[in-house]
Amino acid sequence: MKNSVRVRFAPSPTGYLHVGGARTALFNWLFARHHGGKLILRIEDTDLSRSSDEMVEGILEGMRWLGLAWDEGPFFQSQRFERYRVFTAELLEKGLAYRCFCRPDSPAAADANGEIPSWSYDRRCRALEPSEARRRAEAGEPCAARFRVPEGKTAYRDQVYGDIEVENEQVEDFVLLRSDGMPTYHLGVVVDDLDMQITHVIRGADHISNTPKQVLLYRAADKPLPEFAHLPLILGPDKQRLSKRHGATSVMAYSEMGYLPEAFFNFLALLGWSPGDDRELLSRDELISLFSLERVGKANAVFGIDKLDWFNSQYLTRCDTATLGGIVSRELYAAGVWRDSTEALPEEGMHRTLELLKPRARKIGDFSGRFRAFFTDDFSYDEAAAAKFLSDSRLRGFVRSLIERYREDDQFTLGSTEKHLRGLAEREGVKPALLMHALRVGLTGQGVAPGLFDVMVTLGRSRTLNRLERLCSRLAGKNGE
RNA sequence: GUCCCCAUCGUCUAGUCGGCCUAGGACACCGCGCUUUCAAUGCGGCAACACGGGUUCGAAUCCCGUUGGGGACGCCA
Repeated sequence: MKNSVRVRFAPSPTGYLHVGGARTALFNWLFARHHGGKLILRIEDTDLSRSSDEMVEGILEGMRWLGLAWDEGPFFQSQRFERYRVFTAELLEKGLAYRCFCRPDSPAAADANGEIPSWSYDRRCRALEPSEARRRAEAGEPCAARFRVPEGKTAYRDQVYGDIEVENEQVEDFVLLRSDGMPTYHLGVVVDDLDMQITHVIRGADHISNTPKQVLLYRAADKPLPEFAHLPLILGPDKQRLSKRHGATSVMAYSEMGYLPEAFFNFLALLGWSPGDDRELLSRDELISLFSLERVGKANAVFGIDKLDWFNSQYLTRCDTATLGGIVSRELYAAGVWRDSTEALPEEGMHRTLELLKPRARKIGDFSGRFRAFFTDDFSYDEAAAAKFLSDSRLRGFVRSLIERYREDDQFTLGSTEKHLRGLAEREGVKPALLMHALRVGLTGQGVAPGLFDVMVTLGRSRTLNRLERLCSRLAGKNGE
């Protein structure tokens, strides 16, 4: 089995698994599975200060949630320093790299308010006599190792973007090993990809400009290049790079909001890739067999939450009650009322409610908001929405009579509440629909909610009464009574 | 600023190396139907080849330029 595909996902643990990282991981995973290859997980934690175990765990958690299992690793760069040192020593030996004694921050820092940081290392240490430089280094003078960028141009073929070429003059003599002995990103990536026999480097397009440096390193090491494939970036609605500013940026935040991993997975797969036909709702297996780098697009994609919501609703209406119950219970636990509500209802009633909610759950946002309104008392009454259906005074009259009725009624079931409501509306010559709309808004504070009777029964008699009374007094207050 | 990349409906995109595109699908939005319950569902509608030059019998598809957007320019990754 030679030439088998080996790809890697190599996040740096400086933050949780974010949307862009997840998409990169996802594409790598799909590619590996499609080709029956391996996905290696590598943690690029060479930046001592910015990395933490907590972040590593956060990334693993995100990957597990999405169901992206890796085959090898996680490997940590922080445990491979010796490899980087040896690699660099060889380049130093061959004169392909040189020691630099400049202070880490000498010419650059200046650019205070200038938004355009631009300077390139002036290569002043390039001319140092190797033996002299070595002597100084051995004498204890701190120094970094820089790559000696040759003349000419550097080109590589990208599986997505095609041929990319740059003049080497545009590439500075980048640092390989910092003065504290830590490897830089470029060094780590190349050494690791080589050691781990990575065949395809699939990563974000923000690395396109970095790739020539790495290509130069492969050449210096006299090793063949892996295939490179850069993925278009995912942007926020304002076409700017996705950031906290755009709301949730961590994958797990979506889990907490109630998005199903299958939905998120499906949505992400279609960001920057498409099967080529009109299919959108695709299972993992379908995605695996359909995926190919040729079909990855080049233009950056905006992360549109509306479409994600749609995918979520599609999966939500298809998922089983247990899964749905899991989501619901999270919400209810958060509201601290789960136990309360289950006790209030016979088990079958609860299940029935969940069943009924299933096809109606559209956006998870509404969905969870709905439940909050259901089981807690901090719902807010949307007067404008209710007024669309019935005038306040009219509505108040109904609410009054409902309260009276329910005070006596100990039979609070789906059938009886519906029967009663319809009867009431008819006697008063009002379309039942109007009353039901108005009550839905009044009871849940939501414009979109499950069926009214489900709401009432699920709330239970006392809660319903409670809310009806509050609604009534609001209406009264409004009429200045 | 320098270099690299990108450019089809508001958004995700299809458009296999020019003709079958009077540009297709999905989300969102609007309308209608179904349900004497919003939603969901069904049907329909609105809506794009950034601009300007070429090349060609013929260009969304090829070339050049302009504009716009993104990325990279660290002893961050």
